Amino acid sequence: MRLKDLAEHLGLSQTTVSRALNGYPEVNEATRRRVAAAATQLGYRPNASALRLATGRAGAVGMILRGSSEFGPHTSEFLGGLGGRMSGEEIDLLVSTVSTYEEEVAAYRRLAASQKVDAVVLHSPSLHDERAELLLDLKIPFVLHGRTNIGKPLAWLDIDNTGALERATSHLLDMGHRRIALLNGVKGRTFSEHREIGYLAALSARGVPFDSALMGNSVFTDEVAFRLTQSMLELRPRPTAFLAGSMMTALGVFRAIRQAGLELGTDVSMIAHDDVFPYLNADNMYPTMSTTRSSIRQAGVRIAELIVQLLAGKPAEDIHELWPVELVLRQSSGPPRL
Amino acid sequence: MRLKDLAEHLGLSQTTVSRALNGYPEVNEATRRRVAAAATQLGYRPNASALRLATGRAGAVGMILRGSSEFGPHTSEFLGGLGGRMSGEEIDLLVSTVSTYEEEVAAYRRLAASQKVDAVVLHSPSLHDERAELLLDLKIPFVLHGRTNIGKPLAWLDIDNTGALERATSHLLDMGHRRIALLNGVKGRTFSEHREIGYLAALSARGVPFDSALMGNSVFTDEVAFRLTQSMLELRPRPTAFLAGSMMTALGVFRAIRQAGLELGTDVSMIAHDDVFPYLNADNMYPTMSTTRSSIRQAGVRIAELIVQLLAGKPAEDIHELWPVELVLRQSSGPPRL
DNA sequence: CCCAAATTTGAAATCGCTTTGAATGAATTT
DNA sequence: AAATTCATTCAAAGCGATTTCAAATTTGGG
Repeated sequence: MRLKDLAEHLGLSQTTVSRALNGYPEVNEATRRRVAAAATQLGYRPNASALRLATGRAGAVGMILRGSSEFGPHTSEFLGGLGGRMSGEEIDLLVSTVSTYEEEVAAYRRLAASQKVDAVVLHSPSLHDERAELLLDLKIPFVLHGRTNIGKPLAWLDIDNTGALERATSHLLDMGHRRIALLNGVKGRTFSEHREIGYLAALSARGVPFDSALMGNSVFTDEVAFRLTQSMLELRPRPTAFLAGSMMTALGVFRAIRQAGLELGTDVSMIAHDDVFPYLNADNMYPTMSTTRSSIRQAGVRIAELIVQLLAGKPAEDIHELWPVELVLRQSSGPPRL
Repeated sequence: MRLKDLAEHLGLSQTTVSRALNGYPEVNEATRRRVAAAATQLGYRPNASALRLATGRAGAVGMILRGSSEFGPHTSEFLGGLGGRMSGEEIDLLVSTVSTYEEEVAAYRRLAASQKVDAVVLHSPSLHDERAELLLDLKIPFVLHGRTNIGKPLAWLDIDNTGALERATSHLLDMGHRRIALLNGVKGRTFSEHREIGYLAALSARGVPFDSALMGNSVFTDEVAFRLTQSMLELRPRPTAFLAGSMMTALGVFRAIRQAGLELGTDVSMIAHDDVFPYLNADNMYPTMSTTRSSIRQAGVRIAELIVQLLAGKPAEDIHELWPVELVLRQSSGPPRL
């Protein structure tokens, strides 16, 4: 069913039908209704490629994911929020996976040259992210999930990682903890660096010296966290509290604590960062988990909205959002055992 | 940079340039090289929409995900495999999220009518899946991840869930377990039913009666598994072994076992189904986890290949793959404590 | 050296839509 | 009643590729 067929069926020109369907004012209200009725009845939908070619809009936003390592639960939650909101705008989500940085660059160039997308979502940036520069060069609109400093204005949405870690660390210090371990994300990522800043700021505000043996940088997996925690628990004096970078990390830390014959919440404390996974609820853990919380899905939803604004012409330098992070105290954190 | 520009730059017609780039035989080898060189140098890439309109091929496959509930770790692993392989074929992945069945149906109709995709991947089918019938009606090619019985031939790839559960259950029975709990997926899904069949077959082969209190149907999340296991552990006589539907489930079961003061691998056994998540390795758990294993990522990769075959004209009825599932015994399963 | 065949190139049609600019007819002014 | 406006409608020109069909150029055989 093409526009032409629909037009012939109605005894109208393609022009009129097209206008009727797209809500142009210069079409008679009666014909508009007639057209709309026929369209739904016959199940007419414009051919996407033709529409895109004619309008110049791709009707899609792209997101490039780096290989298996990054396609974890965080990404899927984020994508869920982004895609859900996007579909309300009739915008598709084009997902590509790459395994190397070179491939990623090539993928962006391809997207730009073939005009497959109107915008992209850039995520997991480093402090000085070259991909952001590339996208500016390629003149392809984008919203960054996170922050980077490349000296040029760009649209971003981030959570206050520094503030979150500062509050969490301060809270533990206030309860008397002095040996606080930080299981942070991989080195170089902005969010990891920001968290480290918050952690260090809290320590130095109380005059507690930093011990590099208490800091680990790694991906957020159960497994790595388990091993890191295991070795940290062998230190003497042993850490009395852990700051876990994600709920996956928290699971690993938890296992290591149990394996060491210790009890979470009394022998050892933990505050984990919770991205709010529907299938891993801090409230339903045992003991319930103290967290710094910020829904990554909501971030996806909001970024979809920001993209719409960006495409509508809002200047990138006016699109900045820094979300506060809640500190939710539950059973897994308490004063250190003396 | 349009084809026209490139052609003018080279002093050739669009026709020749197009042919040169697309490997048609009737173009001089020297010009072909000249065109290719200019194209890479100037970074020319055909406009995706124009190309699609002209060829009638969408260059994309779609996948529709049901809301947050389904956008879990399984999906992201699968997508990683699918997308990775697909990008090698210059095929994009269009991901949509919906929250209700009605929305899903509407989404498929939209995809079909607007011709946004050349094929779709259907997943998590029920025993008699109406979506499969819809897709056949809409004449939109698809490969099913899983199986369904609608009396018509269709392309599918599935793992041998029945065989996996039969072997796992039999193994536990052979070691002397008589009270074996099954934490299965949601009722109605083909894979859940197949697993149940395998479980029941093993029981009845040994003349062990089925106890419905030992079977739970739910989504595969840590949390739900925790609660189900908790209540099952209160039964008397208590189950001595658990069959967990996924690694997420296994984490919940594990927590409940520990909380009950029991030890996994000695007091209680467990065999979990492992979809091979890179961030949750059965070998690195403590104790290491016995599993029925099949990589969901590999399934994604393979389905990408099957789609390519399907689009190349291979009949759907010739595209069937049933993958065996490995039983990997580790520390979490052993004879029951007497 | 000529003519037919093979090789190589190009002009124009096509894909299905949007949008410009013109045309039609009715309604309103003068 | 003629002149203007206004409200509707339509024919045709894009959008940027592929592809059909025809033309121009080489090549090869006699």
